[in-house]
Amino acid sequence: MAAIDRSLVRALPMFEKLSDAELDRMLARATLRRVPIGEAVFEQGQKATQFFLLLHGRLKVTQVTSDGQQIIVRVVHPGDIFGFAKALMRDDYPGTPTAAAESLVLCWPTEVWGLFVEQNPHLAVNAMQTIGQRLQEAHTRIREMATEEVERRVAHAVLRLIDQAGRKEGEGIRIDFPISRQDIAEMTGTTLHTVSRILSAWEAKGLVEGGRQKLLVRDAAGLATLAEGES
Amino acid sequence: MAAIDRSLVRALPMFEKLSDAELDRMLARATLRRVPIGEAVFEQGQKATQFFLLLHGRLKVTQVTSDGQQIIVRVVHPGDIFGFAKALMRDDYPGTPTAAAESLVLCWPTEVWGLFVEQNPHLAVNAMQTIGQRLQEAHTRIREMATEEVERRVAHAVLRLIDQAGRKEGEGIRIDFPISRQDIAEMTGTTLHTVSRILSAWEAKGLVEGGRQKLLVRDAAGLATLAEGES
DNA sequence: CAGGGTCTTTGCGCTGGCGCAAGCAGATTG
DNA sequence: CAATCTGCTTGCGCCAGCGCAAAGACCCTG
Repeated sequence: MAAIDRSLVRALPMFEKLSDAELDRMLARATLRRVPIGEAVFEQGQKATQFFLLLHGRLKVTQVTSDGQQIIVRVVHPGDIFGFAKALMRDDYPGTPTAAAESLVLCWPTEVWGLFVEQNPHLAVNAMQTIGQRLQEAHTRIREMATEEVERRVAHAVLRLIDQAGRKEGEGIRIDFPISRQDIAEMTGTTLHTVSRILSAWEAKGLVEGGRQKLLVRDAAGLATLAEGES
Repeated sequence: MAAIDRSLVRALPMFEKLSDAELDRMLARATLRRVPIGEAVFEQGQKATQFFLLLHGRLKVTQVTSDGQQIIVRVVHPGDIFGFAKALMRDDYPGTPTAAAESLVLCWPTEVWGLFVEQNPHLAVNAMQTIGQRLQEAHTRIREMATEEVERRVAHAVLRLIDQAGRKEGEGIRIDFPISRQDIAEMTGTTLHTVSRILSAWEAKGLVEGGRQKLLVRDAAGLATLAEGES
């Protein structure tokens, strides 16, 4: 794929230790794919034939329960690798990553993983750290869901979002991709109704500013206070 | 440590590919530690100086929130490695593993991890799979907490326990270590009162048989039905 | 075997947040 | 500029599960 932007890849911590030659060898095996909004990179349950790196855009990873309920497991940000189920000894994908914004994805066949890791131990170590961090996040979320009430959970979720995907805008921080009340509900284990009510209350207090699939945080510190429970 | 039982270690999938010489070299760096009931192997927040392998017994890993609430993150079973925070780029331990039953633990200094991995790539791959599985479990648990009501969550937790630590006993399966209602509550994000009520109801239906820090599942299939929501 | 500690059970009242339902507001399309 | 579609807001009633409280039941110790 001639069109792959090397500088984008080069900037990632995951690849910074690779030589130019090694990088080229990796990119030679990759394909580039554009994912329009609403489209899935792959589907939950599908056989894992590739693993991926998000170059640009934003993906929501969802899981569906047997009875049709949906939750958002995590958000994939540019620079994250995802869908490397094979490395974890699964042969199907555990979730569905859907583009929340127009996205650009680098794809490798799963067989390449072994080669990569052999040729460059950094990659394995790095991947392990990545998974380790995700595990941490997951445990944090479990703890929140077990001990905190809805408003605090939503506060935490929003803070995490502006941390991972915030862009300064005027007198606040904007979440830099389209996100609905429904999405936030699926991230915090509640309903869109409750999220809507909470955001309305926050707006009245001047903490945030809402909008259709938009959210601007005006007072991050205030939100943080709320999240820590000193309401 | 002359007392280390090689056959115990040898049986673990984690080490089965190692040669006797390699195994000996690893064991030479290890120390053995007995952990009585109620004692912690290390404390949450402590600097990570060692990583561990549980040879025998059972550990509950807990996390405490800033406001003093406690949850059980997972249960460590014989053969599991734990406390390898350093490998995940943390320098403190994220939780506290406490002995639920008299336990036997193999301890290595963190510096050894790098050596192990270099000398034997299997170990790294294996460790990654382990973390991958834990991540999966964590996501499953998040999904359950977000979408299921308490009774089903408790059912799932109990099924997981008899799967990981079940021992046949007469006409049922016993959870093979002391576990209180409080523990189950901390695993499912509810209160010991609610757990007690649920177990009482199940006992009335003949699904389980309770007792002080004891639980015997009489009808696993029935529980599974309940867990899947076809109540 | 008496006494105290720990774990468990159960009743009761309260409430956070869910479910339903109706109406509203921005975007998008012909 | 209708018409429509999708996402957001809000009111209302209800109930699962929590918190409190008090009373067993089991276990260990002296």
